Amino acid sequence: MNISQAAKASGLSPKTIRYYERIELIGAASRGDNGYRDYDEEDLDILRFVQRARATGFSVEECRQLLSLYRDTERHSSEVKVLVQEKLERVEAQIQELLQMRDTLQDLVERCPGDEQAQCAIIDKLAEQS
Amino acid sequence: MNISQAAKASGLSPKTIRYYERIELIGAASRGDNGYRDYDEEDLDILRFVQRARATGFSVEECRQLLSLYRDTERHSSEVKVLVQEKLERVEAQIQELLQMRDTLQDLVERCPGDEQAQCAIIDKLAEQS
DNA sequence: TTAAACCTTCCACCCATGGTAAGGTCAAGC
DNA sequence: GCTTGACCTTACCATGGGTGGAAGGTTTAA
Repeated sequence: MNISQAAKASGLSPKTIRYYERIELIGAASRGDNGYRDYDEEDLDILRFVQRARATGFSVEECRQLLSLYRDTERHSSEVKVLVQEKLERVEAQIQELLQMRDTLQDLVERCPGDEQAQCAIIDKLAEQS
Repeated sequence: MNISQAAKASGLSPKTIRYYERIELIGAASRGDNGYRDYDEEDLDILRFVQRARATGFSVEECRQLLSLYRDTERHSSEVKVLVQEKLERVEAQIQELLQMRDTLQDLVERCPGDEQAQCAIIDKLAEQS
């Protein structure tokens, strides 16, 4: 199976697959006589796993850890759970930051008249010659 | 006023100020006889404006637009308002994405036993040999 | 005088790709 | 057998928003 077929089957782009190989997130694919990469079903499982993990929001480095747990049949589910809980905490922190930002922006929008005058609460607030 | 003083007074780092100058977000600072950058109060106003806009969550490119409105005494506050409303929409979309991610992660965490068993709903979900 | 603490420019790095170039290969149609 | 187009390969540049460090000049305080 060529890289573009593997790409279609996994939902990743060929570029991304080569990149993942280069940074050793995934193992080097075997090559045909022509030097083309060749993928089998086992490779596809890995590619799909990474695609789903990325789509779920895990970074490439987080995927590296998840992959190593995926491959480790001796793993404890508690290790996986800790990883995902920590990720969840980071996501929640990020949400809080964005909510804070949204409130600030909403406040600015509400206080700006939005007319033909140059006088503008948003600009004033950011300039704040205090 | 040296760059490190301007940095302290604005809340930006000297590196960041030089970077902003390089990408022409801010104008080139005047130089002393020794080649050192020299900042006055007017420069500081700009630096503080950018610092506050960045801290509020605007990207550098958005800051560029805000700065041009800041400098334009003929501006209409409606132009500023539109800019900030669009930003607000982008932030809200980002929040929705993260909330979706949080729900997925929460679901995964809840379904993982978190014990010494290798069997793990998180890994299974990501592997999903369907 | 000497050391520390500045300043300058420039180059490299982070993340997760996308774009593009230059060149090799393969499958189909003529 | 030849051409065309769609693949494949590697390699380098760009993104955003800076940070870190090297190499070298300046200033300041002891």
